[in-house]
Amino acid sequence: MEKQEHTFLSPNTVEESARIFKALADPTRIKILYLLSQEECSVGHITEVLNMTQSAVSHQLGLLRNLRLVKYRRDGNTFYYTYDDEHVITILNQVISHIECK
Amino acid sequence: MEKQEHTFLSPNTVEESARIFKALADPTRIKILYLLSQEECSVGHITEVLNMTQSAVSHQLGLLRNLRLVKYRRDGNTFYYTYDDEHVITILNQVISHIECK
DNA sequence: AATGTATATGAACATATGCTCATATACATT
DNA sequence: AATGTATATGAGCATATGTTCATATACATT
Repeated sequence: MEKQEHTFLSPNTVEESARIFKALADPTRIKILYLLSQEECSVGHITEVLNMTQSAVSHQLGLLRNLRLVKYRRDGNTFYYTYDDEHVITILNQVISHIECK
Repeated sequence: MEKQEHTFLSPNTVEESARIFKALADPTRIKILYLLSQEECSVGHITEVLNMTQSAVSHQLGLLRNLRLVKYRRDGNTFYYTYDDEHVITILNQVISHIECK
């Protein structure tokens, strides 16, 4: 039996992929990103909609910010978040569609 | 400012999405699934290619099996694994392409 | 039957993760 | 300046995760 040729992933590609999937591998972050995929949201609004503590939401937003998946603008005391990675939103929506179409 | 209408995700959709993303949120599993996306592989082959212990690989395969992302056939003492969720492979490849095209 | 081979599995352990609680920060209002 | 408001941040904690080590399992070979 002949050995087939393979493509190998570079370590960097593997790590980067894992980082993206890790970002999406949590119910809270999925809900946040799904909300932001529909409209700009303040932290307070997200907190209300998800029915979570302000701190928990803010920590997750910080994480998404570090990964450059979201960005924000400030208006007085209010911080408005939007998504910042179109491709990740696309992937999220694809997975959601896949599940809902079952 | 008028409130916009939103779509909400059902708890089940959120949980299912998180489960899929969690499955992909680990370098070892990404490498295994990428290998399997190219060809059927025995456990021993995966172990060699990834340069990991047999046990570590087997544990991860068990996890992927539980999630119905891979299946296997037996031939004597050798277990040959293949992927079992086309859609998850598609998602994986999309993320990989996205990263490599940067 | 005894030994060898390939893989699975359970326990243990170190690290990562996601939350809470308390507090800091920065701007707004009085 | 003092107080209020919205958000960020650090410490601590419980749980989840990924690996190793030892061993079990199931089939093959002698």
